[in-house]
Amino acid sequence: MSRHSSKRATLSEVAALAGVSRSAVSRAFTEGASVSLKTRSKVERAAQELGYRPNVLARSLTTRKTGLVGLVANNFHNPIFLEVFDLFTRQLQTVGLRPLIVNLTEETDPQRSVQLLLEYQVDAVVVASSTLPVGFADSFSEAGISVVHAFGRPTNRKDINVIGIDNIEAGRIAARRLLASGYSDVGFLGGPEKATSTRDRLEGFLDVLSDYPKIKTRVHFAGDYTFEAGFDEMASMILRGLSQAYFCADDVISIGAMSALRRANFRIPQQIGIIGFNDMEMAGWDNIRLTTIHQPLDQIIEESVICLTGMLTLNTRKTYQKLLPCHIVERDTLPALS
Amino acid sequence: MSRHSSKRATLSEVAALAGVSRSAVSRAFTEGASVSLKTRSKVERAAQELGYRPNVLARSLTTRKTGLVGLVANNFHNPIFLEVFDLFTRQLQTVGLRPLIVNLTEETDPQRSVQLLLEYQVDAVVVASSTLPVGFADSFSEAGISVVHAFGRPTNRKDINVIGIDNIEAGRIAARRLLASGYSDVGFLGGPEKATSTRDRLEGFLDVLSDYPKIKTRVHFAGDYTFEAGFDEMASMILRGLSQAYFCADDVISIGAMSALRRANFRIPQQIGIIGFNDMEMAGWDNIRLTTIHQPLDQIIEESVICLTGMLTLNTRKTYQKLLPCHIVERDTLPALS
DNA sequence: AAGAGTTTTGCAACCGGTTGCAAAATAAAA
DNA sequence: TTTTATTTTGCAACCGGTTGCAAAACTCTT
Repeated sequence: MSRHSSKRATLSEVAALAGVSRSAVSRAFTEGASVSLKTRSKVERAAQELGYRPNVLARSLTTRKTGLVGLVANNFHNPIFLEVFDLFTRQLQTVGLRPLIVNLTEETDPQRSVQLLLEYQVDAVVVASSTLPVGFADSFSEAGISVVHAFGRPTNRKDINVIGIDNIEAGRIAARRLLASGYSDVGFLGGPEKATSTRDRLEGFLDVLSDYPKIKTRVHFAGDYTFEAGFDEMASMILRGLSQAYFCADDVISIGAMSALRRANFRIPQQIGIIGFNDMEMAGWDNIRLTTIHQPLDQIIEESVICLTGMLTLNTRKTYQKLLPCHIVERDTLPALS
Repeated sequence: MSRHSSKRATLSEVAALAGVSRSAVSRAFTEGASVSLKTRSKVERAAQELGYRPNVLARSLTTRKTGLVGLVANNFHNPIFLEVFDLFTRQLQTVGLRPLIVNLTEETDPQRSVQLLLEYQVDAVVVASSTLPVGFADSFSEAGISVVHAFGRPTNRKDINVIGIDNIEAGRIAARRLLASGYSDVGFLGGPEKATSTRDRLEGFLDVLSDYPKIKTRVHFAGDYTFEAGFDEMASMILRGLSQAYFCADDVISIGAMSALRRANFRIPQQIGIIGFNDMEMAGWDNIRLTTIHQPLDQIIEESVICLTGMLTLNTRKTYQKLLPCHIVERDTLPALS
């Protein structure tokens, strides 16, 4: 029952009220410290009385652990990221870490964000984005801060952790699936041409197709991972002639593309087949039912947080790279396999 | 050009290198403090050399400003919230505040979250949710921390700020719009029956309709603000008999409901009209084109942040309530007005 | 009851900054 | 040049905690 309203109680006040030293109070609030039952209860009573809560930031000064983790993201428009945030914030909460969100937009200078996170003494940084902003890894590893690159791609660097999927393999999976449906003319519709995720998915896609020279293959890029970009690009593709089926490197792009197709009176999957990527929640909605490649979000994030806590508790420099498997979830935008 | 790698430089080290006192360094990094050009540049050179960045948390100890703002939300499934996060994080960034996200799920104890935010000495709290968790307002105002309730409803309390919309008026707007289309049998499809947002929208809706006793009115509630809930509820409504048009108290619910209708071969808007609420990005997608009530997200959030900074700089206790106007955006799920 | 071993306690220094105040340095006025 | 007003500087105390260390208070033996 706290009584003192406007000002928060401090360690010293509790110590005074409890009639013990400041160290005693500190110890009473520290897991596994040496305190007798008697003093502990005296302290607890006093703390209760004053509504005392230790100041984590002051504590961090000596312990050098803030419990803050930078969570850097640059895509606040793809619905998949809401799921990502949900999972990350929850997972972090359960292990006692607090996310400090950084929204990397075009305007914000990545280096400025780095400074910011350093100023706040984050214990670690997780970057949730397929591409790592330039200089991030260097700045953080120079400062001795672990970075986990969720949704990243493997790298030679020994100073960052990567937890993601094998986008190249995902491209192969998509290609094989289209082959299985017997298409002889297939297309790839990526996101921005320079995005590594798009590039990798394309690479795998073409890798498989290159073994089938008779199959015609077209490659297109939407300017962005958005509905409009998918819609627009497909609209212009319609005018220039279509393949029989497309692998769209993102669900939102898929939906945009399908929308353009339906508007031009193409039937899916009877006339044009579509396979997407991500398996965001919406892909399963009854009015969409997109056949797509499932990216194991929850596993990626769970592993990321495990990796993070590992780094922090073991305080090791040894990093970790892990790619998790993807799989197709069959719905209604490709013909069913026999 | 920082050189010392693993350990971060401190104020004292900079002072030593620059050959000045620690206070001088501190002042050099404090806006508007009294430092001569000469020392300032000496300090800057040294800081540069060591890659020094002040420790914001240590600073907060004396300044009593952490620059941290609790951002509490409980809805990580409605796509509208991705927009909310995007806007909030950006707006806060521009005024130099950092959001500390709290994901309030069913499992998490609200009081625990409060403690957490207090321990981190947040300067203020913004709750982005239509309903304020019980005890929040009390706990924070007791601790002397401003809370801004974005998307909240007006209240008599004098200790919290509310920036939102008038949900009752929004309900009226929806009702009037349906009347304007000449329907004689209309329905309301809300979210959870106990959600104040749903309740208020319903109240306004019925308020208008009560003046038209000849118009049949039905009221239904989806269990949740989700696609499935909307779909399921509409599916069961289809079996029990339909009105001519519905006001769905959320876009996602609308989309679920429309999906159920289309699946049962109803044509929208020819046979059944739908008006939604929120005007989330997706509502404008070509394959949806939902007529809906626009909630001015960006204004709400902008105002919230302004309110916040006001509270912090003026350090006033005077709170503020503001309701912003909504308007209909006409698309394709209601017949066009002449 | 004294001695040895163990646990608990408080002191004091420290974490990385800020700030009131008086002294030192500089600029302006006489 | 001296006097006075103004700016800049460093000292030392403080913000709210933690922690190594030695002394104090307990146990347990013998």
